[in-house]
Amino acid sequence: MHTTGRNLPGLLGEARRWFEEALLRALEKSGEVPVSPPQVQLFAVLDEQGATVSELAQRTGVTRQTAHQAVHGLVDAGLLEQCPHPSSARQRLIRRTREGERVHRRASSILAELEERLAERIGRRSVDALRDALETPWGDPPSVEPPAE
Amino acid sequence: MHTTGRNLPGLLGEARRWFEEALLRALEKSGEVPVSPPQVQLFAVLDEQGATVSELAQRTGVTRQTAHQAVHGLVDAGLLEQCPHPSSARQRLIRRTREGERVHRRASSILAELEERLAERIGRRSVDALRDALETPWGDPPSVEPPAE
DNA sequence: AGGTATTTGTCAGGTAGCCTGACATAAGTC
DNA sequence: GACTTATGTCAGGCTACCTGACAAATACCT
Repeated sequence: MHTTGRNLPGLLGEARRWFEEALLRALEKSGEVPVSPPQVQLFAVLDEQGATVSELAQRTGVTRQTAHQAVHGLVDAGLLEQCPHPSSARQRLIRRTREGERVHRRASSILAELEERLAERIGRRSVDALRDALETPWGDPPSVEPPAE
Repeated sequence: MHTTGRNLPGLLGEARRWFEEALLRALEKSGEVPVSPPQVQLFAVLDEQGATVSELAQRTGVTRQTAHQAVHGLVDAGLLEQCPHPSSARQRLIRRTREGERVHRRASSILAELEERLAERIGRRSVDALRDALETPWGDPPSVEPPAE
């Protein structure tokens, strides 16, 4: 079943789905509160010191409104909390709750485990090469001119 | 702006978006009939000899119904056609029209161009290593047990 | 042959994620 | 103090995807 056909975006998408599905499934199986894919992504880009909704929107590449609703869901789930921002009253700082910390650690360890599984199949070297290639700052997509027929 | 934070699925998604956005943008700029992301993906997994809707659904990892509507859109756009299947009357063979062939060649050349741009930045070796790592048959996501706390 | 189960394509309806538009509130700027 | 900007939030709409249902063609099984 040669799913896509050797084109890079297809392969990238397939690999991403492999990780994401396994992660969601493992979290669900370990009895955690259910989270959606966009919530996971938002959760992943939040660091220790917290961030505002606008920052999170930028990091995940969606609008503030979209980020807002993902945050809202995670707050309802008890994984995030909004506290007043120390330096400005019009911002609210989004941080993980204690429960959120726990789930975050668990998710990280699942991801590490998955990477280990991958290394068993294609070799540690290949996994490192994969990381290396992917860690280039992608930036905005370039503008290419296709050959005029 | 460290968009995600070094986790593999995030990096994979970012890379994929880079390709896809550039492709869509280039197609649009060269005046082709507008196509949506899912349509592009479906278009990409269709080979020369054609396929049925069910096959396409399997390859893209969506349901028949979803694949059906993507096909429908591409038929309306004049890029695909449905012909009676030679071996069975309950199947319909989906193939590219002549116009579809043209667009497909153009898309392929844009993708090649993008890969070239990438090679200029991270080196041909890295791009090859990326392909290599991604071409592993991913299969179904594994079931992992996170360490109990 | 004939009846039943399966496969395939299709339609209808619903849900989720993302978007744009609009607006209130809080800061900075003159 | 008036004006502009930034941030958070609500409302409405679009698109991709899903499940459920069904007709038609085929395969299977006595």
